[in-house]
Amino acid sequence: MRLSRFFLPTLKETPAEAKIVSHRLMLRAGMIRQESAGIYSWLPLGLRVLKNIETIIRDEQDAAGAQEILMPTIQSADLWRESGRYDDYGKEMLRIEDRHGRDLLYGPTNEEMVTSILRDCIKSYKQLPVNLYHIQWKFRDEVRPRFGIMRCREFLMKDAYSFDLDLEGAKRSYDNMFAAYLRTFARMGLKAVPVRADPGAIGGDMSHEFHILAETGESAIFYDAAYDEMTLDMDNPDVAALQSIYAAEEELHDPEKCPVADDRLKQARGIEVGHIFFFGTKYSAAMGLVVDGPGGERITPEMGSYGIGVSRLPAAIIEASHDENGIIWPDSVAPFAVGLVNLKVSDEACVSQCDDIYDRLRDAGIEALYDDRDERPGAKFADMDLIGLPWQLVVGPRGVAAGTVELKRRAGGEKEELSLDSALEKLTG
RNA sequence: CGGGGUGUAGCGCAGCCUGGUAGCGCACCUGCUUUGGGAGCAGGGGGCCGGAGGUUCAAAUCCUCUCACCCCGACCA
Repeated sequence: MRLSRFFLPTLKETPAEAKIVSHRLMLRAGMIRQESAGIYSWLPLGLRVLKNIETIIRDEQDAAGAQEILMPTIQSADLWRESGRYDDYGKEMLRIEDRHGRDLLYGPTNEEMVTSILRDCIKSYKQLPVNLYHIQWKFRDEVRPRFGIMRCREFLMKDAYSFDLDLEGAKRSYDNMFAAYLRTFARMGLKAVPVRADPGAIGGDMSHEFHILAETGESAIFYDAAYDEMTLDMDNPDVAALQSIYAAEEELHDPEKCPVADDRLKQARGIEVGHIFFFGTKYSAAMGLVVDGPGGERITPEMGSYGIGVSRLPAAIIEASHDENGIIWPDSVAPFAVGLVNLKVSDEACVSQCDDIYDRLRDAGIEALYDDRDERPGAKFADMDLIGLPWQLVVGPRGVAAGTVELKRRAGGEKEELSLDSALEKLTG
């Protein structure tokens, strides 16, 4: 993509309303625009990141055996009356009335709907277990949206729902998603700490939140230093070992009963990017989802649900990965792999070399953002650092004369003067 | 939902107290000079001052109402 034609409204100054670094950088980098309190448009650069994140999530959900569906954003109130939540949910639910006076709502979550799908479509124990997920926009009318995309009213969420015949099956489904979450966040360059969360009415130990550690995190979490010391095999993470390590959010942390010694107990702030929990037959029973068992008995499936805050992740990643100059994208979610910087567009040699590099990168399957604008070098470097592409390939008259290009790694800032071929080799791996 | 605050050009702000018909920086457009870390000079475009009432010869400025947004707290993924 040529930057001269790419819709990238970067800002030199920080908008006044943005208080935390991810919000500031997302606005300055031209990723998002606020439309209303807690409601945002995603501009091309931001949307690319969001889609890369979605792709990783989708990959790992599919690999874990979950199947993608797509449920609507607008739901019928009748469905929620079946579970009793239409009255319980309160003002966070955005209620809508259609022209016929029927009550609708903008879905804050989808337990009722997915349960009704299963109720209508499966009859036999042979059709279980099943895990269905979708990636869809949700709306929760937060009292006070804040922190940009981190706590907004309209947000993109991946939510999966598992259905099993019994508790053992549900536990397998739960651990399966637990492992998938570890892989998912690891692929985004994030270290996610699974902390025990409030299991709600069901009880037990099957509710975990996944937190990214960051100073601006909204939750205080406490965890055993053993977590930092353990190395995980992502191909086959030891879920049981991980679940046995103490980690709890503030509300569940009782200093009197904490099993971890003081000098081993770590306190940190976390951004909640995932939440998984088991809730038994709460919805299946309320909504009459039953299947016939092998002996003709009626079985009410055990359910769990598994959320990831998709639209929150770009902000969480930025909180965890930035410096004073801007964003530092992990390779796996970067909007472009490489920023190709032509320092002097009035110089024919620079232009032809850049055009050539751009073609060769494209042929090698590498997406580059090619800064072909007639701007001064300083502005180009500043924008590149701001938007945080993992690599910067800089072509200027000096290098062209010497037969070299400069390759800079955004993360560490290391720069190398290389021949074009070795630079390309380094990028194409 | 309680408390506090802010709305003036795309962004950041001044002007308001003390009414006289809108200004600065950045960005944008044109020209010239510049060109390896957000250039210089000159010229130019863009705002019914959040909205509605009111006071006044005259309102960005004073009064009333309203809407939006932000911050702190409580709540929540």
